[in-house]
Amino acid sequence: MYSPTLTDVARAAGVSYATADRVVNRRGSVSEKAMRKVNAAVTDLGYIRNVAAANLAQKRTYRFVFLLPDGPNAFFQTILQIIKAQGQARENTTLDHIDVPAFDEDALRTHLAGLRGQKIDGVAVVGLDANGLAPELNALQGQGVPVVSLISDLPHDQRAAYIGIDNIAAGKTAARLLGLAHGGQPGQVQLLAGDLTARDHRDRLEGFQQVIATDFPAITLLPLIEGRDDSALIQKAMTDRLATHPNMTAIYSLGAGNSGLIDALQSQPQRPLVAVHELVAHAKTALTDGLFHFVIDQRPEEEIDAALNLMRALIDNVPPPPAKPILPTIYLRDNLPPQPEQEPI
Amino acid sequence: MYSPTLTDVARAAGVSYATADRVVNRRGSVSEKAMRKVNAAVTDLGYIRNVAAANLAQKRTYRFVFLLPDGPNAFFQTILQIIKAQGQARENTTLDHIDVPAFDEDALRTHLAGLRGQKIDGVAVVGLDANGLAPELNALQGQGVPVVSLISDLPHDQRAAYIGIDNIAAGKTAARLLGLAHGGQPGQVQLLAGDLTARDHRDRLEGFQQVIATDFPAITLLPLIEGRDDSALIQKAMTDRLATHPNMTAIYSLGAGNSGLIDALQSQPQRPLVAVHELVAHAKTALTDGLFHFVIDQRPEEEIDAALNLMRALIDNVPPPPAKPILPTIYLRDNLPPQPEQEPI
DNA sequence: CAAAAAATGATAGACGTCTATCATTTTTGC
DNA sequence: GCAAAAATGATAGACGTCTATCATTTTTTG
Repeated sequence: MYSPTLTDVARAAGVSYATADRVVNRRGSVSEKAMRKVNAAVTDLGYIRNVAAANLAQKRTYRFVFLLPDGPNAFFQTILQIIKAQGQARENTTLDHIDVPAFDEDALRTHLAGLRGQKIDGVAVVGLDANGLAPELNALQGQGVPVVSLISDLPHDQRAAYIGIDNIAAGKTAARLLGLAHGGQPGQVQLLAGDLTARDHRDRLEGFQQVIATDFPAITLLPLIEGRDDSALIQKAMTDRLATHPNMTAIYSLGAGNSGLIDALQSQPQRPLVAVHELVAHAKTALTDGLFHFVIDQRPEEEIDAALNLMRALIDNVPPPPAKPILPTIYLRDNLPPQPEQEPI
Repeated sequence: MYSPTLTDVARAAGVSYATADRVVNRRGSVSEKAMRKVNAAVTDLGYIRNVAAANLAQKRTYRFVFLLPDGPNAFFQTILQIIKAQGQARENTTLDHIDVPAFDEDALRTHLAGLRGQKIDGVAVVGLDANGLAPELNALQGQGVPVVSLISDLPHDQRAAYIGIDNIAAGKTAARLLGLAHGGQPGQVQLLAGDLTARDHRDRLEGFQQVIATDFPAITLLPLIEGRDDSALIQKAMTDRLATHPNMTAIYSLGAGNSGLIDALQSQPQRPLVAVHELVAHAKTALTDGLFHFVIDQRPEEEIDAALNLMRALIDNVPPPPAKPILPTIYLRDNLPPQPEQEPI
């Protein structure tokens, strides 16, 4: 029950408080011998730094920057809301965000360059599967600023961690849900992607195809539509496709822009099974109305939370919290979260 | 960015630090007028007590007690693990747990009585839908110990809050999953409950029946089996039922003891769709093996976490954290959490 | 071996809150 | 208006850590 303090550690190690402090806070000017003695005492007594006291003394503040794709994408609007809320809720923490043109490597690079030299404690960026960002990413991390990728990954060696769902698993999940819902009968599934240069979209597609091929051989896939996450485009393409393929049994939309899909479906007498991603407002409504059947969500609240905790651990140089994976979550019309309440007083 | 301290508040209110402290910590001996001035200053400046500093000064420790049903129930074993882990992880917090015979009102009452007068900061109890516990529950809460119900509710007026999923929603979710998986064809679903005196089981049953009746009229329900959450009993009953009803298309097990169900299914050539509750080890295996199709989980980690946060807020007399609802979560074989890693070093 | 460099010790003040004590002022009751 | 009671003020010490400074000791170097 009793927690040893750094004073206890110093006593046990036979050194002064100052030396113990120099060791645990890596301030240098310590002999190897002293270092060993202190570290031994630390593990011996099971010393754990009292973060509350430390923060109190330091009046430490953190500044984290999020680089998010701009545009009318409802999902990223949600992400932004969550970031703002977290910025309010967290002590000693300011969260900034920068809008970056979506799917645009050059723009992203420019914005990353702009962060160099600024007083920042961490960067979270919605990644692109591109290699041209490496210099900027390395520069940031070289100056001690951790970079994590959020929602869509960067190349593995260019970021400290990826915070997001396993999109292959998400695609598989969608496939199994739709597959099972065919009840053993054959079917034709329409896939609707945003942009296959985005890693997350590719992964979802891959997972989906795998499961269908393996476990639901009676189901065939109609030619993929790339809707660029653009509602208008999607509406048009899907309306056409629905007209030409009256036997379509299901739709899996693995990107954004689903309000276009809703519009296309609404005028339809015969409605296929529909699975989409992200529980944004219009998806929730469509689920309630029976227009969508499954929504696969990545729990953005948890992602932001995990990203912040991780960046803090990285900049504080403490062991990061156990990475509990963020799993794709399935919503039906029956297990929807109730309306978020007003600000509690 | 700057957070006002209590000293700032005192200055703004035109009183001494001591008086401001008396007001915010409700120590009494303060005139109405001073109280008003201080409270005004608090809202004016947006003062929020620095919890880190407060805890540091107090060396406050918390002791919370969990009353859990005993027995070999894998789900409650999981709960227990989580409680132990949280007890390790949380600073200044000891978590105790007491095994109570399952579904036994008298035993529960006795154990609650044993807690009276003990130095406890909160009690979390897996509830029973019984009224005989009221005196003990009220006695505890009368002496300032908050009581929350966990997983299965107590009567509303006998506890401060309920932490658990909406079991009606869980039942509906199961119904829709199985219903959709019939692909529009008729079917016969077998329901398997533990004990219908348990509130959570009744709720799930009700939700399930509702959705089937409303949205899947082609599906009929076979007579309910009450398995008392006992694997052996369940294996026997289900083996019989499977033999007598070869046309069974699906099974919904809304209680525990599913290893018995697994045994019954294993010897079966033709396998119905299966939905069960709680992602315990054997359920996970059965899912991977294709024996189960859907597992509905209540995220026990989040529940324990929420229960602890809430009890702390209650005993500290601070506004409780916004109650983000705990939703039934659906697992397929494709979105299973990876093995929990070993203790990070 | 002396001078320079490196390592160590001692310690004070700060962070914001809580607890406690004691002196002083204001209000109440008769 | 006087005593008792209530309210208020002032302040010191503690919680565990960080930061900083300065004196002292030990080690290295030429």
